[in-house]
Amino acid sequence: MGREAIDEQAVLQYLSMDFIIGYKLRRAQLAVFQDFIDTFAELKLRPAEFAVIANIAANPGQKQAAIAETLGIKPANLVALIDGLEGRGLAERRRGDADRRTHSLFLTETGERFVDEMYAVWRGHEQRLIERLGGEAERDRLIGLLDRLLEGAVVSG
Amino acid sequence: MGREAIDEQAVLQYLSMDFIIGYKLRRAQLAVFQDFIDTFAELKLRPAEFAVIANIAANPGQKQAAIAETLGIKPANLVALIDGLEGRGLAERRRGDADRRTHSLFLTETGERFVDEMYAVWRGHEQRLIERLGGEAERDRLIGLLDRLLEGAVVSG
DNA sequence: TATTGTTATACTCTATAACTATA
DNA sequence: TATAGTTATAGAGTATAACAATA
Repeated sequence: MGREAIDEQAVLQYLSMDFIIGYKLRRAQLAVFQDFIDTFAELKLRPAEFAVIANIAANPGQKQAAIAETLGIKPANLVALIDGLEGRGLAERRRGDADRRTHSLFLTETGERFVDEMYAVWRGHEQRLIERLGGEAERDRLIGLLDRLLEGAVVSG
Repeated sequence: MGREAIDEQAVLQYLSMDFIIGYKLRRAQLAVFQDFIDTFAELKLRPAEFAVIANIAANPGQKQAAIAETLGIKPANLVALIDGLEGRGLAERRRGDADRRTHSLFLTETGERFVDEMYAVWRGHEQRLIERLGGEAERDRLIGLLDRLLEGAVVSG
C-alpha cells in the first residue's frame, strides 16, 4: 500500500504534464519558432531556409548531401528548399567538376548581402530569447542541457 | 572597420549554428520525441494521444474545448484524436446535461487500466532522459529554463 | 445571434520509392 | 552496380471556413 501511494503521487505528478520533458520541450520550441517566424516575416524566411543559408555561408561549396546530413533533413526535401533560394537569387548550384553528379552550393552576391540583413534581424530575435532566459549564462546553460539530450540520443539510420 | 570585424565574428559564431537557441531546441525536441515514439511503439501511442489521455485522467469530465486550450491544439484537430481513443475503447464522450452542445470526456475502465500501463512505460522514457541530463536537479533546471521561454512568449490569439 | 463540436480542406513538414545521370 | 540529386507521392500535424445542433 505504501508502494501504491507512491505510484499514485507519481501519476498525479506526471498527469499535470508540468514535469514532462518532451512536452515542455515541444511547447518551448513552438513558442521560439513562432517568434522566429514573426521576426522573419518581413524577410519571408522560414527556419529551414535560414538554416540552409547559414550553412552555405559557413561552408561555401558544400554538396547538398552534406547540408542535408548536417541539418538532419532528407536530401529529397532539400531540393524544393534550394529551388526556392535559387529562384530568389540568393543561392546557386554549381555542377561538380570532378564528379558531375554533385551540386555544390554557393551564395550569390545578392545572397551575401542578404546574409548581412538576415543576421541583423536574427540578432534581435536571439537577444529577445536571451532576455527571456535571464542572460547569456542562462542561455549557455540551456544549450548545454539540450546538447546532453542530443548526445545521448540514439542516432537513427 | 573595427565594427565590421566584430560583426564578422558574430556572423561566424551564429553561422556555426551551435549557439542558436531555436535550432538546438528543435533538434533536442525531435530526439526526445523519437525516443518517445520508439518507447511507445508497443502501446501504439503517439505524443498527442498520450497528452490527451493524461489530461482526461487528470481532469475527468473536461470538455473538448478545454483540453484543446490546455494542449494548445485546435478543437477541430482534437476530433480525430478522440475518435481514435474512443474507437480503441480507452475514452468516451458524454453529452453535457446542462449544455447539450458540449462533450465531456472520461476514461473507460479499459482506459483506466491503460493509464497504469502507460505510466509504467512513460517512467522508463523519462528516466532515460533524466539520466542523459545528469540527474533530477538538471531536469528541474531545464524545465525552469523552458518555462522562462514560455512565459515570455507572446500569446497568439 | 453566438458557441460547441464537427466536417471539409489546404498547407507545411517529413519519409520512402523509383527515376536520371553520372560514376 | 552504386551514388547524387531529383521526382512523385503519401502520411503526419496544423490552420481556417462553413455547417448542424444547441444556447
